[in-house]
Amino acid sequence: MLSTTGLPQGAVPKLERPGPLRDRVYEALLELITTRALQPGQHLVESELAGHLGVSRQPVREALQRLNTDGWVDLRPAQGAFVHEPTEAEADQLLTVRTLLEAEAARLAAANASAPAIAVLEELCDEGERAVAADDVDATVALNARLHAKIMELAGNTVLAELAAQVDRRVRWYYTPVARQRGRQSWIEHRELIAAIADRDERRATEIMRAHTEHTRKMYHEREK
Amino acid sequence: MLSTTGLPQGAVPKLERPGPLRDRVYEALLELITTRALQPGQHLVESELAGHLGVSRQPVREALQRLNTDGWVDLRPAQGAFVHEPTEAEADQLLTVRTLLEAEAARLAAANASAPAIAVLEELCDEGERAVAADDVDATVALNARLHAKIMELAGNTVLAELAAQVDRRVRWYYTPVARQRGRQSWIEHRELIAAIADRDERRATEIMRAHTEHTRKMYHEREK
DNA sequence: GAATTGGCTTTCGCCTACAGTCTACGGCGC
DNA sequence: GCGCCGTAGACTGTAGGCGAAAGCCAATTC
Repeated sequence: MLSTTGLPQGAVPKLERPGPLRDRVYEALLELITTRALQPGQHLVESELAGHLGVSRQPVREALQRLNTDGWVDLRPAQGAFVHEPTEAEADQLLTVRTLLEAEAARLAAANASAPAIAVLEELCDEGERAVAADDVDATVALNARLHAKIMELAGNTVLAELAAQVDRRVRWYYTPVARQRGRQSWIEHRELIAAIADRDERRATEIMRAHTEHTRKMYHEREK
Repeated sequence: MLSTTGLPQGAVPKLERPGPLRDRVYEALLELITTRALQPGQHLVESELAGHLGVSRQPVREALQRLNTDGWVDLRPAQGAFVHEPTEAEADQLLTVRTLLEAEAARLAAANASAPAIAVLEELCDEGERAVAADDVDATVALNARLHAKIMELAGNTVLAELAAQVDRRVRWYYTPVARQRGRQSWIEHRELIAAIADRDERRATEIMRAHTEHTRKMYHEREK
C-alpha cells in the first residue's frame, strides 16, 4: 500500500509523543529505586513525589500501583508506599526462579536457534569480552543483560520473557554490589552456552545456563562472609 | 509478647475492615472476567463500570491498572481497557511456564515436606476423590486448586508461589471449558505425586508433576479437534 | 460514486477538592 | 516520674470536574 503523500514511510519521526504520564513516572521512580536514590524501607509520600516530578498525585498513584504489583514497593493500606526491603531469603528465592526461567529459555533457544540469530549472539559475546578486557563494568553489565535478553527472545515465549524480565531486573538490583567481581569467568560460560545453542543441544544448553546462574547465586552468598 | 487485655489473640475478628475499594473492585472485575460475564475483546468503559459498581472512576482505574499488569486486560493508551483475548500461542506458552513452576514446586516440596504437611495433602486428595466420585465438578476444580496451592506452600518459595498463582489462574481461565473432562486420571496422578513427596524423592516428584501438567496441555490441544 | 474532510460525540487522562484514618505529641491523672 | 488519653497534624482514599485525543458519521467535492 503506497502513500500518496510522497513522504518517505519510515523516516517520518512519528511526531514523538511523550506517552502516558503514568508510564514516565513509573520509569522515573524505578530509576530512582534501582539507583538507590530512594533507599529500601523509605516512605514514599505521594504529594512529595508529585511535587518533585511536577505532576499531580494521580499519575504518581498509578505508578506506585504498578511498582507494587511488580514487587518494587510495598503498599500498606492507609499508610502509603514504602520501598521494598530485600531479604536474604527473598534474594535466594528470586535466584532460584531466575535459574529456572533462564535454563528453560536456553533450552528453547537451542531448539529454535537460526544461523543469523547465533551470529548476533556471537557478536554480543565479542563485545562483552572486549568490555571485560577494557574493565568497563557498566558496559559489561549492559551487554550481559542484552545477551540474556536476546537468548530470551530466541526462546520465542513471550510469557516466559516477561516473567524473566521482571525477575532479572530485581535480581540485578539485589546483587548489583557484587556483580562487579564476576566478569571474565561469566563470559567464558556465555561462549560455551552459545556453542551449545548453535549445536541445537537442548540438554547441554539447559545445563550450562543452570550452572551459569547457580554460579551467580554462589557468588552472592560468598559476599556475606 | 503477652497481651495485657486478656483477649485471645487469634480469635479477635480483627474489626473487619472492608479493605481498600480498589482491591474489591479488582476482585469483582476479575470475577466478571473469569466467569465470561465480560467477554474477551470487550471494551471496558470506566464510567460504566464505576456506575455499575456504585463507586467513583478512580478505584476502577486503579483496578484496571493492576488487571493490566497481571495480563487480564490490555490498556491501549487514550482508548481504554479491553479484556485480553487469549490466543493459542499464548495459552501454550503459559502452559510451558506453568509446567516449569509447578515441577520446581514439587521438587522443593519433596525436599521440605514434613509428616503433618503430608497428612494435609492426603486429606485434600481424599476430598478430591470424593468430589470426583460425586461428580461435583466445581468442588473438584476448587480442591485441585487448593492442593496445588498447598504444594506450592510447602515449597516455601514465596516468589515462586506468587508467579505460579498468577500463571495458574490464567491457565485455568483459558482452559476452563475443557477442565471438566479431566478428573479421575488427574487425581490418580495427584496420589502418586504425594507419595513421591512423602518419600522425599525430588526427582520423582518433579517428573510426576511435569507429566501431570503436560497431560493438561495435551488435553487442551486435543480439544481443538 | 468514492474519497476526503469537517464537526460532533464519546471516553480517557489528569487535576483539584474533601473526607476518613493513622501517627505522633503534649497534657492530665495517678 | 510513669502511663494513658485526647487532640492535632499529615497522609491516604475517594469523589467530581475539566481539557484533550480518538473514533464516527455526515456533508462536500472531485
